[in-house]
Formats: sequence, structure tokens, C-alpha cells
Amino acid sequence: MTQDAILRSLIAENLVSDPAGARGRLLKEAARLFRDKGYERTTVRDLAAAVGIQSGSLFHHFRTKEDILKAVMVETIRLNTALMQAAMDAVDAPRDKLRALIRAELESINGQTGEAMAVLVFEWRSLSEDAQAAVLELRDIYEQLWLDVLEAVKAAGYLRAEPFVVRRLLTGALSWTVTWYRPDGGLSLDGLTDQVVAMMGLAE
Amino acid sequence: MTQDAILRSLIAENLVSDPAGARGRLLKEAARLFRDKGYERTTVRDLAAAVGIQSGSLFHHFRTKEDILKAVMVETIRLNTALMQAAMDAVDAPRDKLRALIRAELESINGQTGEAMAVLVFEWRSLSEDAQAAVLELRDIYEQLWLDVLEAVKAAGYLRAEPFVVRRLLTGALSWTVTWYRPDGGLSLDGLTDQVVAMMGLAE
DNA sequence: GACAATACCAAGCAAGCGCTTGGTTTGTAA
DNA sequence: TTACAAACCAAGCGCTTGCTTGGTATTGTC
Repeated sequence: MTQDAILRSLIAENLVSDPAGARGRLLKEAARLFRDKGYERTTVRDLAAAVGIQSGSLFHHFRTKEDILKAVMVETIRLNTALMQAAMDAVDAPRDKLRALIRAELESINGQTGEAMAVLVFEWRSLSEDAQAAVLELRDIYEQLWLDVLEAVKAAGYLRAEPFVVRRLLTGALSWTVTWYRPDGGLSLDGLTDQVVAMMGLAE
Repeated sequence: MTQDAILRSLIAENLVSDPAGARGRLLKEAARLFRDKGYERTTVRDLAAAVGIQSGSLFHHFRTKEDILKAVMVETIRLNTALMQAAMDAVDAPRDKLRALIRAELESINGQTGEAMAVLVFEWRSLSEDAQAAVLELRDIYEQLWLDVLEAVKAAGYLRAEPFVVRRLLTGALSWTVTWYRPDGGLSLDGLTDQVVAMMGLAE
């Protein structure tokens, strides 16, 4: 199943907004602005201007500014969970599955959903507790994919550290790439994935 | 040289504020509040209340709110650069130096300066360009320590990935520990350091 | 075409922000 | 003790923010 097909399926199920529609365009611009200036410094006037409407009109689509932030986060988790599941399902061996997960997460962080993924990391404190709890539920599904694969890699004898700890170290390592990695900087995503795998001493 | 002696020396040279003094107490509380609520959501009224004065009085010590943020960052970099240099100087072999750096950075992130270190990561966008440039100058000194050691470890044959990339992946991995590591969670700082070293395939 | 629903506009509200200003209090040195 | 500097207080300024409200315009459905 291609990435486009996965996205279309999620749109059809109303789990993710169509990027070509009004709501989807707003979320895309919101992710960009929140990423660039921070959620708190991005005003509703900024958001409205980015999609070419007046600020009061935003409140027709979302009840509050915070609901926009939450939607950016929820939708990117849903999309990337599906993409990672698909990447992982395409291979069999535990080490290959781990490599596929690393590659897919690097792509989520440095590709189309990079801005939303950065918002997930950097704007967590601006969410209310209720919203944080809702986002964490989705996040837990995503994290379980990782833990299952890391456990399998450890059981196969390729990893000496604890899967729980490794996952969290990898979360930081991969999330931080958003601050320094440039696809046109001479290192492809596959090359970067190779570096991560090599740093872990898992290279063949 | 002990950590206390290093701190005292920096205070004497006016590179770091005395934590017992008015300015130092304010910076300590600022780091805590900025970490917990975010810089933007922390008002000058919050800061003043945290140290028991009225908000207008803050402007006697600092010209602007942003100058407080900058001082939190600048002072923690200065302190931690000195602490890491000392930790590294206490050992000889490249792998031991790398381990010492990892241990020292984990301590900076999860110990006394943890709040300020988190502010350095999460509040970068709230700094003006001038302030960012000033902070980066100090940051570059700190980063060069790491790159020198990683180059030595690679030259000794223990690392296959590129030092530049590894440093950045480690920055993320170690910085992220601020969100999940708890010293009373059954894993000591030394234990966590061992996990990082093991994840890198550098365990003995 | 008529009507309802959706999307948007324009104006402005109430609350809160970083900071200034004129003053008072405290600490230090001579 | 006196003079001066440093630290703080209290009040309030000008501006900005997220959001509401009454209205208009556009789209969708029958």
C-alpha cells in the first residue's frame, strides 16, 4: 500500500483532514507557524492571514486556538502510526523492521509531516491536561510498535541495552534531527538511517 | 577540582551568578518556571512572585524579560562547559573520555542545571537573533569538546558512524532524557550512562 | 428559485502583558 | 550621622490577545 493510499484511507475515515480542504490547509499552515514561531507567539491573526481569511472566521472551524494545536498533533500521530505500521509490515527480520521504523520516523520528522512532528515535541506544555491525555492515548499505540520491535531485536541478540531506554533515547535522537538535518546537505534519508544504525553498532 | 570549586571560580570571575544572591535566585526560579510553563506563558508577575518581589522590580536587575531568558541559557552553558572539561580531563583513553562526557551531560540535564538545560532546548525560538548568536558562540565551544572526543574514538576504531552526526544524535538522545528519566526510578545516572554506551555498541 | 447550512467579514470586547515612572526603603561607605 | 547607591513598591500605561457578536456572502440541497 502506498503512502498516498494510506493517507486517502485515513481521510475517508475522517481520522485525518484532507490537505486540500479548508480545514486541512489551516492545519498545515498552523503546523508551519507553530513550528517556526512557537504556538504562543503565533496569533489567531497570523493563522487567519496564512490561509487568507479574517481571524474571527477561524472560530467557525475550531472552538479554540488550543483545539487547532491539538488537531495538528492528533492528525500527525494518526498518519505516522499508519505509515510506520506499513513500513514495518513490508519486511520480516527484526533488524530489518527496526531499520524500517527508524527510516519511517526520520521521514516523518524531516519530510511532509516534519512541522507537525516538531510541534508535538516542542509545544506539549501549551496543551491542557485533557488534551494531553487524549494525545497520549494515540501516542501509546505508536510507541508500542517500537517496543515490540526492539524487544525482538534484543531477543535475537543484537542489542544489549534495555528496549524501553533505547526507545526513549532514539526518540530524542531522531526528533532532534529536525533542528539540524537538511535533505540537500549531502546525506540522504537512507544515509542518515545508516548512520543511526551504525551508531547503534547494528551495521552489517 | 570539585564541582563546587568550579562553580565558585566561575562566580568569582562573574561568568555565573551566585545562586545564593538575588540575581542567582531569580535565574534559578526563572529556569524552573520557564521549564514548567514555557517562557511565553511565564509572566513577569509570576517571576516576581517566585522570588517575593513586585513585578516592576525585576527591571532593576534585567533590562527586559528576554534578557532573563538569555542569562539562564548563557550561565548554564558556561557552567556545564567547565564541568565537562573537568570530567574529561580526569581520564585518558578516548572511550573513557566519551563515557565521561556522556555522564556529565546526563548529569547536567537531569541534575541541578536540568531546568536551565531544558530551557536551552525548548525556548530557543523566543530569543532574538542577536541573543541566539551570542548563545551559539558559547555553545560552539561546548560542542567542540564533543567532536574532538568522538573523532578520537572513531580513530581508535570503536565507532563506524560520522562524529558530526553522532554528536547531533546524542544531543537529542540525551536532551530528551529530561522528559522521562527519574533518578529515583530504579536506574542511576551511571546505569543510564551504561545504557547509552551499550546502545552505541561500545560496552566492554 | 427558495431555503438552509456553511463560511466568512468587520468591529470591538475584556483581560492581560511587558514595561515605565515617581516614590520609598534598605544597605554601604565615609 | 550623613550621603549616596541599590533595591524595591505601587500604580498605571499603551498595546496585544483570543474570542464574541451581528451581519453578509457563498454553497449545497430540494
